[in-house]
Amino acid sequence: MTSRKKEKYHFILDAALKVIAENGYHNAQVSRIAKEAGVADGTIYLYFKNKEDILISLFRDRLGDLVQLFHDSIQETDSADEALRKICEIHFTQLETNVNLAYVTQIELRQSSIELRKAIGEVVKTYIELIEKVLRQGIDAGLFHADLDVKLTRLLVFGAMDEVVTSWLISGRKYTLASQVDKTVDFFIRGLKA
Amino acid sequence: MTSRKKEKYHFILDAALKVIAENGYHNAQVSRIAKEAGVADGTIYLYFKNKEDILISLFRDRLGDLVQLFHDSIQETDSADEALRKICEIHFTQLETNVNLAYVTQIELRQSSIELRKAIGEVVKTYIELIEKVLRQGIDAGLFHADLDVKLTRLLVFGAMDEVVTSWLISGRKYTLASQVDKTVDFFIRGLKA
Amino acid sequence: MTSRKKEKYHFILDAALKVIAENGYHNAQVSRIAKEAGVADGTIYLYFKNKEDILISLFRDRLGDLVQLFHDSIQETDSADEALRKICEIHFTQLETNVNLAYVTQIELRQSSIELRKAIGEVVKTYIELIEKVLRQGIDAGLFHADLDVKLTRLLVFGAMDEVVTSWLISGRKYTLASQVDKTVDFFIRGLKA
Amino acid sequence: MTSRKKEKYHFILDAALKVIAENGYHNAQVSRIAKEAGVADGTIYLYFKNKEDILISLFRDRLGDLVQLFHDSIQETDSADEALRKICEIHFTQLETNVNLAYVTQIELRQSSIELRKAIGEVVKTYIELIEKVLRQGIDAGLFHADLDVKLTRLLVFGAMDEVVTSWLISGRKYTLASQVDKTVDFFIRGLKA
DNA sequence: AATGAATGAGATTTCATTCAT
DNA sequence: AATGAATGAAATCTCATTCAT
Repeated sequence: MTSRKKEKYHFILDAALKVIAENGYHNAQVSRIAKEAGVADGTIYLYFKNKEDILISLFRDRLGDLVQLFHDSIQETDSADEALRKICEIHFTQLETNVNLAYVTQIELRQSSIELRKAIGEVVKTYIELIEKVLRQGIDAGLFHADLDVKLTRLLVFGAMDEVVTSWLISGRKYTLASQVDKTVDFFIRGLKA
Repeated sequence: MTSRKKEKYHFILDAALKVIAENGYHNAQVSRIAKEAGVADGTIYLYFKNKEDILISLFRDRLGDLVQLFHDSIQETDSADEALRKICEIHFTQLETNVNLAYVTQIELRQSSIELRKAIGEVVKTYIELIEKVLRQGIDAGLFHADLDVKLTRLLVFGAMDEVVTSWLISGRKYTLASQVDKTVDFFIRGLKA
Repeated sequence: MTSRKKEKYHFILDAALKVIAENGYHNAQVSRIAKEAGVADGTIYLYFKNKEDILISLFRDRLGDLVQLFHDSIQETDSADEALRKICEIHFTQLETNVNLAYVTQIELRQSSIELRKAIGEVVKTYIELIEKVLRQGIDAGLFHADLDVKLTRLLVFGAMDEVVTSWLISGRKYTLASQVDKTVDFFIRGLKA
Repeated sequence: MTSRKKEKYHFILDAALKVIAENGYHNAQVSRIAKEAGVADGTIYLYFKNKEDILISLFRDRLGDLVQLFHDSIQETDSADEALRKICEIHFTQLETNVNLAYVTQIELRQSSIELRKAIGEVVKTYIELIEKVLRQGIDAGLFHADLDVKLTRLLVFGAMDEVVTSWLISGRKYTLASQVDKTVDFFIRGLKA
């Protein structure tokens, strides 16, 4: 893709994010996204295979960045518990900073169907595997319980954080997510400690 | 309602559950549900206001029963940790027993919108408040950490269990949910202990 | 028909008149009429062939009475101009007295279809022929223009009165119809005079 | 609108007029109109908000032209009685020339409801006000009766003409409307003369 | 590369009528 | 005679996608 093309590609993703966040998934018509992006309806199809492809791309693009952030951040940490804290901190603060993204990923895109949810699943899987990796490190370092079921625990950790974010959104964001990091991680650490 | 009417009402809900589970939410046309229930399309509308009303009723009816189960069960327990174990056990085994219900509530009905999601929200809220109640009991009994944030922790507990069920379904139910109860509850208890 | 049957027959017609007047033709469902009449839906079909038959019967029954009134009244008059005045007076005052009937015949029933409109046409035809008869009497008595086209003029007279009633209804009945009789008849008489 | 768009807009209105005239209001499905217009069903909705909007537009478009004709024609007349004659002549000959239009406006569109009837009411009101204007001119010129009630008389005149047209249609158009103009106007003039 | 007018499949819901009780 | 639960046909409108320009 030329840089011009790249530009329009991102315009469309930005537009999709905004339109879905503002109007909800069921009112995010392709024509609306096109209008918001400042292109013709047909132009969308020069960059994306179909509507679902927009959403999948949006998800991959934005959450991919996020997962990369996780990877980068835990490189810099020494201990598993610090890594876990870092993960939770990024998870919460990034979504708090990008409310549209939070809203779209936690609420709206879950209404979508098969293909998209597979794509979501894949991105989430990467993230969950990252959590698993940290858990293993913690066990290996003797920090976490030796007979922890990592396949299960990674779900418990992810599910717990995911629910906190969703609940925060639904409640109308009356408090900060950042303020929930310490208490959340403390609960995890205690649950995991050797 | 006469008993005959009640009967048909439940036939339709049963049919809806089966059709959604088998065909997915977006292929659960009213006519399909009617056919499965053995009634005419129009008959549906003698029992339900509209399509969404079927789903809301389905949710209320089936999950309401479940929440009642939770309430009843923890009456019989003495300690908060036993209550928590009971909750997780019922949560997992009930959904394991009713796979269609699990599939529909965890995967399919989340695609629906506004009214239904409000209804889902209300049932889930009742459940989450039940968890909170157990947490408070544990704190009062000196069993759980005194400075636990119950509003946060109830989300962590619910979110963790919810994710385990969803993941089990998506994975194709290759293991039993019942086998995950102990490990899950142990994680919670350790995280909560005073 | 027994007297009991007759009674229920008229209950249903009364109910139909009321329901149409209050809810409009398109919201006058058979079930609503049945409820208003205090009978079951199915009972309607013991007295009427179908929905249209209710409306036709309603029209025949009520407007038939009216046409009879016209006939009776002009028997008592000596001159054609007096007969014409009488006709207009009855036309206006009867509909002013029975607003529901006026509303239903002038506004609502005109929305109906073929069969009903044929029936309306027949009743109206009787009335128009009555007007024609009066016109002929006037001509024969040397009171009205000798070369009047009676087939045309009866329409002019009926159409003019009909429009006055409809307009009065649509305007919200802000004035009395009775007050329009003299001016209306004067216009006719001048137009007809030899 | 480009000229191409305008063209299709009028194709659809033409089709609607034809379909309603041939099949009656209740059998004038959107799909039938679309087929007659040679466009896809969905295309209709690029030009009209909904089905009622087609009918309202049809009425406004066609009857608006007619009312304009009335306005133009009476500009050229000197006396009120000539103006009245011109109005009746146009009224009768235009509808005689456009039988479909006559049929649709006199018979079919009166079956429709609320919005459409409001729109009809507005167009008719303009016409009735035009008649009133002519009546006033006649009074001012000393041609018509000084104490004429113009608000009433305009209805008598319009109602009379309207009934003649409707009756002519229902009768199966066995005579010409044009042949009724003189006799109709003579009746009016005699009724109005000072 | 870009446009945007045109396409057309597809599903919910209403309500007059029936018929077993 | 009366009931009223059940029937099922039928039509509007939306919106993702295409393709001629």
